[in-house]
Amino acid sequence: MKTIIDGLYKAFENRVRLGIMAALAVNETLEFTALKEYLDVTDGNLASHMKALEKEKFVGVKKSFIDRKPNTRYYMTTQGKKAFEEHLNTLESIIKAQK
Amino acid sequence: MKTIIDGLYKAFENRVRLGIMAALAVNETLEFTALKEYLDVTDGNLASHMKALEKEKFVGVKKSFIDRKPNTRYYMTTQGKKAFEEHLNTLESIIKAQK
DNA sequence: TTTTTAACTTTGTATCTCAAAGTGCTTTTT
DNA sequence: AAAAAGCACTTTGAGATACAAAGTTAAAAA
Repeated sequence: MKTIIDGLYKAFENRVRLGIMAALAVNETLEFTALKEYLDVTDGNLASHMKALEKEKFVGVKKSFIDRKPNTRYYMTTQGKKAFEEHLNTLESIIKAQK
Repeated sequence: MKTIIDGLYKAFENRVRLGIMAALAVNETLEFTALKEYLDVTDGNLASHMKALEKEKFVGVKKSFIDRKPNTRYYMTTQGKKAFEEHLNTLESIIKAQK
């Protein structure tokens, strides 16, 4: 049976991961530290959420050295964009149904 | 620090509970069985989610007998309406930021 | 009296979430 | 050269969560 909540992705239910995706949707790439500050989470927590999203292939990572310091940047994959869009559309339809 | 995800309620993060609230927001009251079918969940699972929402005082329950059968109806409390609205507004602002 | 329906409650497993602490690598400071 | 600091993890461990399945209760129907 198809319900109103079927278009929701388990991976985006968590508030931190929702925040990560929302941030990555409007920024080509984002640095680890920027996300960490933006969402106000510990580095360990962010790392584990990022790993979960990477595992699902919703985000990708680019590691380099900038100014001789390690730099980790994340970006959304095409798959991630598609999935997140569907998730948001589902949320939107839930919201719209309220008005 | 205040982040974009601060207006989200832990109680509404779960897809089933989000569905329950969305359904209750547009129906004065809903019966246990209706909700169960609408969301396609087991009775035990629904009962525990309802209990969680009741505990938070976001929904109330009215038990009676209709046609000599036990009937359980749920409704949103004022508190629940307010909280859910804030949750949806936060989601909406996240969605809007994407466009 | 047995079965059925409604609405739970209990049980048990698996998963999730998070902070805190520990790690490895590199650069900066002393 | 040694120590400290920064970045980005990884590990650990505790507590919370989610779910199906099975068991329970109470009333009604067969």
